[in-house]
Amino acid sequence: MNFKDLRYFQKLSEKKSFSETAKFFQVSQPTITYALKRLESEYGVMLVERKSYANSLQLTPAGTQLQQHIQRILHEDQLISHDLRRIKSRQIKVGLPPIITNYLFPKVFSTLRREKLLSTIEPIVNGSHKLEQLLQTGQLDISLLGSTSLPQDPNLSYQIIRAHQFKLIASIDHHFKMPLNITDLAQEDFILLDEQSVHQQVFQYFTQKYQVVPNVIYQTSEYRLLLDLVKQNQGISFITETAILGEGGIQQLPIPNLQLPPFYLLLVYRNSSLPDPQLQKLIDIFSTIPFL
Amino acid sequence: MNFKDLRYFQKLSEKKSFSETAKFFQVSQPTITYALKRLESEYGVMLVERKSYANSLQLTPAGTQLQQHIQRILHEDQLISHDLRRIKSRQIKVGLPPIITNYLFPKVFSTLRREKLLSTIEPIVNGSHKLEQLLQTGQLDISLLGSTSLPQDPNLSYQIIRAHQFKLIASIDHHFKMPLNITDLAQEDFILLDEQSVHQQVFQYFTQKYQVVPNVIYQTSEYRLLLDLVKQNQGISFITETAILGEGGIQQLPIPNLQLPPFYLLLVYRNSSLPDPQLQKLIDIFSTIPFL
DNA sequence: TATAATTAATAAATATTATTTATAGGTGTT
DNA sequence: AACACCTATAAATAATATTTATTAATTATA
Repeated sequence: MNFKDLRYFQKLSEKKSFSETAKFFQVSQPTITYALKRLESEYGVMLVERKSYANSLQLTPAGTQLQQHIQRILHEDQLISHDLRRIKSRQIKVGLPPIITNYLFPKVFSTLRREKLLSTIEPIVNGSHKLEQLLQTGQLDISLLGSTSLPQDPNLSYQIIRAHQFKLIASIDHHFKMPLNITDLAQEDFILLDEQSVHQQVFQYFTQKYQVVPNVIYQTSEYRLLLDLVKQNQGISFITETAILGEGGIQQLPIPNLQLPPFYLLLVYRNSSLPDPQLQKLIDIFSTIPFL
Repeated sequence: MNFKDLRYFQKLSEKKSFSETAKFFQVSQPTITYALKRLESEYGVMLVERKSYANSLQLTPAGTQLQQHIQRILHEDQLISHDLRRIKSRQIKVGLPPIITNYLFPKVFSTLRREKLLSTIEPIVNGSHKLEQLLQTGQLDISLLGSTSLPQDPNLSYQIIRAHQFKLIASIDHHFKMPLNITDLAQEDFILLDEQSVHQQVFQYFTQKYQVVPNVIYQTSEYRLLLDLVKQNQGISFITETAILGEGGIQQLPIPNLQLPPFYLLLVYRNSSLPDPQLQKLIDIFSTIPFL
């Protein structure tokens, strides 16, 4: 069997046309016919129903079955390319969500420097959601992620680095009469992280659960901007404590009996990429970050 | 890229010898050399360290990495063969553990007959543990399984058909003074299912948890034999209720506060084999067994 | 230490396999 | 009925894999 034939078949079952498939691969039409013939004779089953006119092509059950397996094989083939490219270039593509990176990186910087790993890290800065996708397709080798749940993908391994909490925050210049009540929040202006972030979903969950209708005046993807606006007392906000630990000018609002999901700081990587000793070292360093 | 090259590489990394690998595939030695060269030039990385003498061959990290992916690809390739053979032959290999089969089969027999599925079923009778293995390697298409836990393999889907309980049983001729106590069981002779069965583990868990040291006089893999011996009052036993529902001559021993795991009757199948409509129908029938 | 035995790499020849070109035979559309 | 569009087939050609024959390197052993 032949990878080319698999690719041809995959495209054929997508395009449902021999000639279109041929055009796609810039080969002649009989190439596709013969490729299919090879597959069919190898397995001794018809894979597509041919009726020799436009858009009539349909996969047989056997074809559908094969198609599913091909999908996996070609995915694995992609991962080979990504993994070997990483090992060859000695560059590790590391997914870095801003909030988590700014919190964790200072804690490992000197270790990374000592181990001469700084130059091997190719940073890919993006939101956790996007980063997880890139990880699955092999476009990332490893990623820090912020998440309220643990990865379910069986191809991904992970380490929990911290379990943080979501906080309501305000400028220290903003004075409240304590004890604060959840219903008091309806009076406040909110500045939030936008829809690219998990924060949005958790905030929605929170407002629905506690029946608060908040006044959201501004949303941004830049958490530093958000913190600055909060410090200026333009509004209050809702964010993981990760973002504000060691941050001046901001107060946390203690609200009794507030039930929220945790915010995990995770180190996630494909378990099939473990043989790389460089990557291994990086995992070790990140998964043993000192509590400081 | 080429499946042959992958197979050559896999064997090479196992045998650590070009000439041995060549011998294995009945090809000449340069064939293997060239296959490796193709892979190395395709990915632009050295895959093995050559020191051009015996047993010195070692995979580079890149080679180890590739090897892992190859493993998966070739496994998937095996599944293709199995799945297409099934669809072609219109024969579904069904794993059947005796106890569960005898309990469930009568409930679906007439439906299977009506749907003309009886002849498409190729029964593979074996213990649940073995059957799960066969399922993973693609040697089975679908299986009934008895288990105290739910399958974790991400490639397997399952339906819970029943959640049964483990029971202590005895002949109806065996008289006890009620209420029975767990410690009373130390006085009794036990006939048990042997190590091929989950029963063994659960029974051990049970004896340890409740600090009973039972007198096991006989073990067998044949549960019908076990039931007959119990009926003859040769000893008491420990078995899922699945085995004794509708069975005369046997009493269940009610023991207060007995905490045991459930015994799930499961229908398990590879989720990649769903496109087969025959198999689909079979799943439907088994997953909607009437409560009777 | 020379020599035989074993291993892998290379070059050139050969065998095998994939692809193209040219063409024929369907099927729906106008 | 003529046309446009599709897929299949045969034969020729191109590309690729494998073999044969040989060399170079390494170890075992006499």
